[in-house]
Amino acid sequence: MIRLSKLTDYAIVVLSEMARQVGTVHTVAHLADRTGVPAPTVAKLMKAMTPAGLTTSQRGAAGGYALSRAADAISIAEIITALDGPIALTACVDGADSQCGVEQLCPMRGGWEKVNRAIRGALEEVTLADMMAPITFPAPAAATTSTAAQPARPAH
Amino acid sequence: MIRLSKLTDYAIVVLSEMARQVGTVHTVAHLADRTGVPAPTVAKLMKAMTPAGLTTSQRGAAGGYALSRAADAISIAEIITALDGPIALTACVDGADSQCGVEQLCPMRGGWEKVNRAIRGALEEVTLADMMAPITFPAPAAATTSTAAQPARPAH
DNA sequence: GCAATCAGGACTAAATTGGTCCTGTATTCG
DNA sequence: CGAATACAGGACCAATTTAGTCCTGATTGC
Repeated sequence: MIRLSKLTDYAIVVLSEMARQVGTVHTVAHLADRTGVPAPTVAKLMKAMTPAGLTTSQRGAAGGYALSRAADAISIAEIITALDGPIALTACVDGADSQCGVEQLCPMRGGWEKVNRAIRGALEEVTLADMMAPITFPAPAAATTSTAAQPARPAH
Repeated sequence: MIRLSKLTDYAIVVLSEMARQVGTVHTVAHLADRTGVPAPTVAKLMKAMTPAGLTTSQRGAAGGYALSRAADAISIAEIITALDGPIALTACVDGADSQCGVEQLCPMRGGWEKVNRAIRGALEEVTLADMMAPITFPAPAAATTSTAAQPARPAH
């Protein structure tokens, strides 16, 4: 199935939340509360996104995470790559997986290469800003990419 | 992770094998032998692809499966749709999944729509013929999209 | 020095996918 | 007409992957 992993989906939700308040340091607990994503999961996401350059971190009592760039300067492709690795439909991709010993000879390579490039191109054109809510709703936003990704929140 | 399922990968391999001999009826056992994909798995794939119009079937002693169209008239998008459902990175897609009750209001919808359209477009432009081996090798072809998809064959 | 928060990594539960098996139905051939 | 062949449908389980959690260590600010 061609699907984003739930974690990647969560990451976009979390980053969108961070983008609402640029220049602010957000703690894991705060982001978890605002997005409904479990705190250990948010922590896991931030540990992956920070080394990838999407966010910056500050340890210590006043610590937390901040976006490293404005939302319109962060592409969805970067987010997906940070969490899922190189964007491709198959394992055959430059530098992504050298398991396939015959990749240079693989007859299907040409077709997949075209597909992978198009998918990467599309994802690079969409930024985090494009994914953010243009419609104002009372926080926390209920809407997300999919109900499957939206963790159950306690009823109010 | 953005990956084709192994079953979809197998399907492309099996269809490519069928495309080498157009106008011929192939049995599940034959296709399994030629591709190295286990027979029950090939059967499962054919049960999904036949209703989708990719192949036709004939029961009975002289039965089997045949491609319903030439390889260059079958897009990868159709194959993926037949096995994995509508092509989209998220569950929010027209008619694909009505679990999300707020999909009409989902603020991220616009961005994903663009991405999903681009991915579908790219996959529709690549046909089964593009994926077939242009390089002649002794059958059965060793090359496939990924070593992960290639089931282990008994050593010769 | 302590509390707060990130960093790293290991581990387990849950979910999904891969793969198999069984019975039923249709078709062909002897 | 019956047996053999092969597809059709669906249920089920094993294997794999992903989601989610937990623990310890390091850093920072008050």
